[in-house]
Order: sequence, then structure tokens, then C-alpha cells
Amino acid sequence: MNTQPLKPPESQEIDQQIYDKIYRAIIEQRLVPGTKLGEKDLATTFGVNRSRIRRVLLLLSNRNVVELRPNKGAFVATPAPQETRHVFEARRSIESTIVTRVVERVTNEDVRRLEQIIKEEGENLKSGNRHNAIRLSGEFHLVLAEIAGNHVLHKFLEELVSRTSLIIGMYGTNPILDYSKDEHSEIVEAIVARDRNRAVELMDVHLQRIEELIHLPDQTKTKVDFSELFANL
Amino acid sequence: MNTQPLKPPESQEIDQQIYDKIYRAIIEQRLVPGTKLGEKDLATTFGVNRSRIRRVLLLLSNRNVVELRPNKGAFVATPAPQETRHVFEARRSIESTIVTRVVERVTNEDVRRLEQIIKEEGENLKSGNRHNAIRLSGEFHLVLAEIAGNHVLHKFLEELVSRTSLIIGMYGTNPILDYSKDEHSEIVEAIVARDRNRAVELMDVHLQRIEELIHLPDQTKTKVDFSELFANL
DNA sequence: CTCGAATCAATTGTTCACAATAACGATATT
DNA sequence: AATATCGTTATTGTGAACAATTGATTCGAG
Repeated sequence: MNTQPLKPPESQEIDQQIYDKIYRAIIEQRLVPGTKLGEKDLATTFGVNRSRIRRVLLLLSNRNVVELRPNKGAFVATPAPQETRHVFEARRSIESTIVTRVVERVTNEDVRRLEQIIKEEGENLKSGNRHNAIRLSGEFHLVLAEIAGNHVLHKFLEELVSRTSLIIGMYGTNPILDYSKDEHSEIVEAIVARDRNRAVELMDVHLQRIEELIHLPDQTKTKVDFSELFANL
Repeated sequence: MNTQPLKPPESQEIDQQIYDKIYRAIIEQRLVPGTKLGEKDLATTFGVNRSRIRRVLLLLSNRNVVELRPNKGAFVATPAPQETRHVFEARRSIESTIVTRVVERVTNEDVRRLEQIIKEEGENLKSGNRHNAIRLSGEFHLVLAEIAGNHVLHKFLEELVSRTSLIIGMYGTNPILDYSKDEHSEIVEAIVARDRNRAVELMDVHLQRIEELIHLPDQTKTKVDFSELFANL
């Protein structure tokens, strides 16, 4: 299958491959928030020049997956607790539109694809393969965006899903994934039934439930403002 | 006012300034879609190294404001006609949420700010300063996003507004700007009256009207698929 | 022993020269 | 006259050397 000519990969494609690998490692939580991403290390492991890595890290930071601290290097992003509200509000806004379009456009083939993902979600969860389970639970939402047929919303949701994954990695509680599979099933049911209102409502509730299971850190511990604290001492 | 120490600007800030200047020139339609952005030219005009320009152009392309064609260089993005639907659907989705939040949170100070923008819109339109009028009509929407207080949605809308500007630059018809000022006024009225439904509806209609005034090119002329055309000849 | 300064190693950031590619134009060929 | 071929020039892309910054360690003074 297409062995002989083997055109040399375009420079852009190499970048994309490296980008995807780092991106995936992060959203699968193989790389936890705060992990340092040294340029030299990455360059040697991917067998490329350092400048290529820098370019990829710049783009990842532009999508809030990586944090670039000047003169310190790149780190897996550590989203602030306050971002949670914003990310989930944005998701509810965008995914409500997506679900609406999906109900209008979905084909039998699409439904099969969604059900396949849900099935794999269950399998990976049961077998304890958390990395795959996490990725698949995000994948479900992204496939919906694909079916909706709006590239712009798809791209936005991609960013939101990855940020959600980081937030869960930092503040998430365990059972978040446990219910996802069933809730995804319900959503697909409503879609198949062409019940727009129910599908949108279920998606909304689904996202709300996840947000509620995020355990924001105790403000008293983390958000100490020293300048104010020591002002009168 | 803070003249003496004059700390040397951080490297990141220089990048940001250059980014902003190019970005602004594009959304104000001083640089029309398709214009070539030569690295050397930009580097000399901004008095910086070429690598800095490359970095900025990479980020601009990542936001769909600039198009990077390999080995050819950077060009002001030329959005495809099909993108129009996607961009406007995304805008309606996001801005409906934004308006909802604004109705809940708006202060008198905010209202004054919005009215100021609308006033300037009118002035610049009347005096024929199209560049400023364009920027301000986008600014109105971005200030709403600010008032809504959601950084994520604000960032998304920033990208959508700039893409809208490019689309209008390519396919827009003249009277698009003429009604904007009045429609913005109506929206603010509804916001002040805390009438959520009306505000959302007005925003929706406003965006729909703009989309309708975009004159997509005649498919018969542009979208000639030669491979299909000559298949049986 | 504690604190602080100085040195050193490692990493990030910048610059610049060179390689690769595309664009252009002139000349040659049919 | 239209097209092809070749060489020249200009522009983009890459890599490696160099500079700057961080932070870790050592050493010495109090």
C-alpha cells in the first residue's frame, strides 16, 4: 500500500506530527499539569532541531495547552480555578449549537460512529485504561462537532476539550468519567429520535454535572495575596 | 509620568506590539486579503530581526488572519466563501451567550462605554473614515464580550470578528456598515432595559442581516473543478 | 552554622550565515 | 509566435554558533 514513491514529508507535516504527539500526551494526562517540557529533551526524543520544537511549543501555548514562562521554558499548562467557569460556559454555548445541527444532519453512519466510541469508552473504563477513556470521552464531543459540519466550532471545541482535560487533571474528582458513558448514550438516543430540545438539554446537564464534580481548591489556602495581607503589619 | 527608569521592553511585548499592528491593519482593511506580507519588508519597517517577524506571522496564521503558503510566504488571509456560514453560525452561538451575561452584569459605566463607541461609529461613518468605522463596529461586539466577563468567549469572538472583517473585505457589499450603528443602539437599549430575550433576538437579527449582505461570488465562475469538467472529454 | 557573594553548569533566547525553493527573464528551439 | 530551457535573483526555511538568563553549588566571612 503506497510503499514505493514515499515522498519526503513536508516540513509542516513534521511539525504537525510533533504537535499532535505532545498534544495527545497532555490531554490523555500522560503529562500532568506543571510538567516541564525541556526543549533539548524534546528535540532529541523527536530527532529534530530545537527550533522546530520551539515553534511547536509556541503554537501549543497559543492554544493554552502549554504555558510559556519567559527564560524558564515550557510547561504543561496549569489552568487557574477561575477558568473552569469560563471554559464550561463556553462549552455549553457552543455544544448546544452543535447538538442542534447534529439533530438536523445526523446520518445512520454517524450514529454508528458515535455508538462505537461509547462502546470503547466503556471497555477502556472497565479495563482500567484511563488514558484511553479520557481521550475517548473528549472524542465523543469532537465527533459531534464534526457531524455538525462547522469547522470553526469544531476548532473551538477542540481547544475547550483539551482545557477541560487539564482542569480535570488538576481539580477533577474520580467519578467524573464513570457517568460520562451513560450520559453520552442518552444524548445519542435523543439525537436518533430527532428530539432537539431533549438532546440539547441532556448535553447541558451533562456538562453541568462534570463542572460540579470539579473540586476547586480551598481559596483560603491558595489565593493568599501577600501584598494585602502584610499591608498593615 | 514614569519617564525615568524606562525598563527595556520584554521580548514578548515587542512581539505583541508587532502582532497588534499587523492585526489591526488587516481588520481595518488597510491590508486587503491576498496581500503578500514579505518577511524582509516587515522586518525592516519594524526595525527587528526577521525571525521575530516569522514568529508573529506564525501566530497570526494560527488565528486565520494570515495564510502561510509553504515556500511562498505569508499573505493576508483570503477566506473561502463557505467559511461565511460557519463563522456567522459560531458568532450567533457565542454572542447569544454573551448578550445574556451582559444583561445580567452590565453597569452604568459599561453602558456609557458602549454608547461612546456607537457615537464614534456614527462620526467616523459620517466623515467617511471607513477604517475606523470598521474597527469600531467590531469593537462594539468585543466590548460586550468583555462586559460578559468570560475571557474564553472573548478570545474566540476576537478571532471571529477579525474573520468577519476579512470576509466583508472580500465579499461585502457597501451598506453593511450603514445600519450597524442603529442596530447596535437598539441592542444597548434592550440591555439597559434588562430585556434578555429582546437583546438576544436583536443581536441574532443583526448578525443575520450582515450575513445576508455578503455577496458570495457566483459559483459558476469561481468553483470550476477541472478534473470533473474534463472527465468525459 | 548562617548568610551572602561568586562561580559554574544548564537551558533558553537571538542572531546570522547558509541551503532550498520559487519567481523572473533572457535566450534558444520548434 | 509560442513554448522550453537555463541561469540569475530574491525570498523563504534551517541549523548551528553565540549571548543571556536562571538556579545550583561552592566558598568564605561573620
